[in-house]
Amino acid sequence: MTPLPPDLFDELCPSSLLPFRFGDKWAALVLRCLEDGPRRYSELRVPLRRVTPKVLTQSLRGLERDGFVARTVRPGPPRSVEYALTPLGRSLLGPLYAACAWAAEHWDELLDARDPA
Amino acid sequence: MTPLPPDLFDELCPSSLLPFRFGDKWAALVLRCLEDGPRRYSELRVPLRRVTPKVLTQSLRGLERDGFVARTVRPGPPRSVEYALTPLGRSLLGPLYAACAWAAEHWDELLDARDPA
DNA sequence: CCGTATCCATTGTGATACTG
DNA sequence: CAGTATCACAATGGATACGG
Repeated sequence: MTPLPPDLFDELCPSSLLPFRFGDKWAALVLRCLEDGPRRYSELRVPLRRVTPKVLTQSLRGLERDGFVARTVRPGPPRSVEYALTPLGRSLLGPLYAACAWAAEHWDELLDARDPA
Repeated sequence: MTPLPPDLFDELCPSSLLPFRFGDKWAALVLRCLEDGPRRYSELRVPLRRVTPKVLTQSLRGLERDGFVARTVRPGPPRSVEYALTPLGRSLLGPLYAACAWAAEHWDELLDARDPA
């Protein structure tokens, strides 16, 4: 049983640990929507219909700022805006899938833990 | 380029996607503190010295409720309380490490994206 | 079509101080 | 030793409505 390092915080700040924790509830879902290629704003709203435009935009801006997603405006009219994964964003899909696989595998246990019905 | 499913939300709700997103900033760090064996409350406060007792307790209660961590009181005096990973909690370490590895590998890109100095 | 503006409820974070 | 009590503050998350 190895002793804990004296200051794990300096070694691993919380934000460094979790790029998954974009501070954003929808970010991961948006990434998965983009995995097969670029999508337009309105295309994203369909599968994510529970999210309001404001919140979707918030998510997209965050992902753009962090370099996971690229935004391209194609002038119109009618104009369209495409969102696509950057290489960085695509590289995150691996760990993200690992997380999803884990969740799927342990879904029952998670439910039981929260609500031992 | 496959079309998006009509309702990705029904298929993958946000909370299902991210067990990482405990809704808690310190949870992942706590799990890592426990990876080598049970720890007492005061032992956890050392490496995580930036977190106040209230917040650490909050984190631990959340992890306990979700079945990641088990709390054991050993009566005293002086009494001690040990926190340990459950099998479920331990199983989460795999994906968690994958995320950490990804973050380490792409750390420079992340910094550049946020602050293109 | 692709968002923005407002407003509000809720939750997360934290400092500080105190207790069985 | 292992927490709790209080208070305060910031940041989401979301509903609704409007704009270029």
